[in-house]
Amino acid sequence: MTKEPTILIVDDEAAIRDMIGIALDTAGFSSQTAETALDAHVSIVDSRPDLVLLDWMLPGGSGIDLARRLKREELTADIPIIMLTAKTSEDNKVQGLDVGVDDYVTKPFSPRELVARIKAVLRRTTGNLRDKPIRVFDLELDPASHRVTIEDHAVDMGPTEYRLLHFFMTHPEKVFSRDHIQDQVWGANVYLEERTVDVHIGRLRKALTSASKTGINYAGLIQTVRGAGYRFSTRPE
Amino acid sequence: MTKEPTILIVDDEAAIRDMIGIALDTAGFSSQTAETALDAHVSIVDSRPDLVLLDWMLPGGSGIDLARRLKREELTADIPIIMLTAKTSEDNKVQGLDVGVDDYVTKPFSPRELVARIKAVLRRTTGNLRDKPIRVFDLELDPASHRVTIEDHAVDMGPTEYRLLHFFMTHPEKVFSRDHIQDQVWGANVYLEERTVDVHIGRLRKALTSASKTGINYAGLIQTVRGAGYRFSTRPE
DNA sequence: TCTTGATGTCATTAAAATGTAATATTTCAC
DNA sequence: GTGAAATATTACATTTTAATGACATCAAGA
Repeated sequence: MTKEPTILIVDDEAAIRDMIGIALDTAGFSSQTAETALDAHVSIVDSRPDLVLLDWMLPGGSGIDLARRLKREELTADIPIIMLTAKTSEDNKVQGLDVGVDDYVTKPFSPRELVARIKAVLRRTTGNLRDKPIRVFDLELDPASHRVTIEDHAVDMGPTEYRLLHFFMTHPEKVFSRDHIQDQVWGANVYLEERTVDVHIGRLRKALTSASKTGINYAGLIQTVRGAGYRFSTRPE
Repeated sequence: MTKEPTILIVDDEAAIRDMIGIALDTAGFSSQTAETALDAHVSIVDSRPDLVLLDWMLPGGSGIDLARRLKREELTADIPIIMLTAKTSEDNKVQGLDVGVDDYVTKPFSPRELVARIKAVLRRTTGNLRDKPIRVFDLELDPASHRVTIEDHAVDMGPTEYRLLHFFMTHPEKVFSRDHIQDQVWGANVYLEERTVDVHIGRLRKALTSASKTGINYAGLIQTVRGAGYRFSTRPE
């Protein structure tokens, strides 16, 4: 998880918003809230959440209208929507799916069910198109199999080093400050000692070094830029 | 056939559902019904019918949407769909085929014709792809006989472990999160403890281990990817 | 009804990963 | 060269994660 997905909660009842917000936080999501359809729309256009939880019954323009609108506009059409509804009547369900809503959760629901549904929808929408392997010389990182190889031999490293390497390989030839690396690899709202990044860089370099049988120095791809941060580069320093 | 195929009938008119249901029963099929696109989707994800009979004209016109959605998602993409339609215009047929629907039946139809088409589609789809044995070294899983063998000796395992292994063998060299595995093996909208997957992985590994007489470690094919999930791979870790 | 096997959950154990602080080393300005 | 600043490395306590065994429950079959 390079970055936790952001979920926008749209509901006019504060109690519901809070409850869901807490559940999402616990599950490792980042959440925003909106009280009205208008606020929600602004917020969606503005910050493009990864998923919208939308209450069916909103004051001043129902949730269904917002859903229809979001799905109609190209800019927002690909943002998945899960509808929250107290109604169970068939009418609503049919209408909702018709609009292109991705799933339905009927109140009352358990936080656990909600989280499971959100994950399922996110997997369906974003997870499907998995990234292609990235290769630099004989160093290959394959996101699909979650594997790093050097000259076709597996490289052993921890999850954090994997994310770190993934970030570097997808952003080559650019310097990043330790702060920036923290944001990208650990996620925002995580506070760490600055030096912690150094330690993980060290671990990653070590893993790369000890995996190479030919003596090619793959650790050298991760370059220290004194006073600035680190850089992944195929060009020697 | 080990078990009569289950057909899901999706139509908003009770009369049609009943009529088709009776016809299918007579022909030796087992049938379920759904009235709306949403119900149908839930039912499909949940119980994975062998074929779906889908009315074109569902309220809200969502029949075609449902078909498109089912064919788009991996979990349901291989379930054959036969469209029921009162319209005969070429437009619809072209649209439907485009979506990936397997056949068309135009209302009014005779039960006999319907059954014939269903059988034809089932022959086409189940016979070929799904039933081919999958083999990795001396580990073989044969969907037709629902049997797993190692070096030609039967491997004893529970139904869940069988499905798990089947899923892994049909999706090699890819990591799957526990959540994802739950979706695929247990079905969506089933909510289990995350660790339950671990337990079944353990059982499957044990079954594979104790079945091997040669000392080849077949359990090693199921690899733990720390922080990510599990992976079925022929390459050593 | 009784038995058996399968299933899901939990507690325990084992192993790996993580973050931090302390220490060592390198780099660069002077 | 020397010293200050920056980075690298090491060691370690803590936390996280996975494996395993035990157990209660449930469903199917005898």
